[in-house]
Amino acid sequence: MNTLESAREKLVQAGLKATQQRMVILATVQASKAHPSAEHVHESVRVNNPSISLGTVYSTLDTFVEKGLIQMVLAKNGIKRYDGRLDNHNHIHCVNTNEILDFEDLELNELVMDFLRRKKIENLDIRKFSLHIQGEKVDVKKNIKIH
Amino acid sequence: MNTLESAREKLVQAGLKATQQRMVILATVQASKAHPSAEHVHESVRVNNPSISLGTVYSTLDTFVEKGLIQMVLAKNGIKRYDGRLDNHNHIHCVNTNEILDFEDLELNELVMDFLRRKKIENLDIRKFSLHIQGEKVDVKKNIKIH
DNA sequence: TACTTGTCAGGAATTATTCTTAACTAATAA
DNA sequence: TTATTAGTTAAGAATAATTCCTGACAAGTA
Repeated sequence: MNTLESAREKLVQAGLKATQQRMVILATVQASKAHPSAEHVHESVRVNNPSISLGTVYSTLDTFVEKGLIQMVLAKNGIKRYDGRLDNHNHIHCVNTNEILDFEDLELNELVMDFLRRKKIENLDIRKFSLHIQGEKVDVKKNIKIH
Repeated sequence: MNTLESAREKLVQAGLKATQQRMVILATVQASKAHPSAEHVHESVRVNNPSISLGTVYSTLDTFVEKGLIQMVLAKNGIKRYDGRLDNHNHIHCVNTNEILDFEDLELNELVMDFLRRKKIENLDIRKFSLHIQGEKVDVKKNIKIH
């Protein structure tokens, strides 16, 4: 199925007008596994849509996060990066390569949710949680693999 | 015991010259529970040491993080904040007030460490991990309490 | 049609952070 | 002591990510 069409549906569902810019930006973020920054998204969309401005990319990403269409992740240098995945998942931050990897694990989620249920936190409405694992790639050329 | 003197000791132990600026900045971060930003640290130290420049605060905090004397935490707006606590602990980020709270829990640490031991992650040297809990204060005027 | 609202490109403005430079300090060597 | 060196700092300029502003345009409505 066409990713642009799927983006259109999601936009409409979220109550947003499905403009060309929005469809392209949403499809780009959702297709990427690299947790791109706004700048990076701009570079990507520019290839086929050279008129989309950086400002539009910024404000559109903002809107998407607000509407819950994508998530924002912070790199350790403070730069905002975006994640098309919406499920509760965790991230591995690689100190030497600045990579951010998704790390999904149902068991871990259960573990933490169970913990948080027991540990009553008063006066706080928990929205989400995620485990941030910070580490260093042993071999920079190889990928990180989770078993 | 004098916090400045304790700061001096830590600086020397870390192999850094114990200058007035460094002592004051280290003592300030370690005394604060608010996870101050560089700007905020600058405001604090200025009160008694008006000549310390913002640039010095930035580079000194950098040095401290590098030497492991303090930790850096990112607020959800991407601003760098600093934490005098060195033990493995977690953070609660309050979306509506921008507060960052420490959240230490040995049981949780054990839980996660145990999990990570079982889950082999290949080609990654884990440096640290922390659980980020994002939520909204129910009553903004009251504190968050953990039981 | 006229009116309203929302969206966008382009560029200016802002802000956290880093960089540069020259002055200063402390430690060491002559 | 004086000279030398390396390290530290204040001040302000420069940078880079992000936000703001404005006028043009588009779509939807009466």
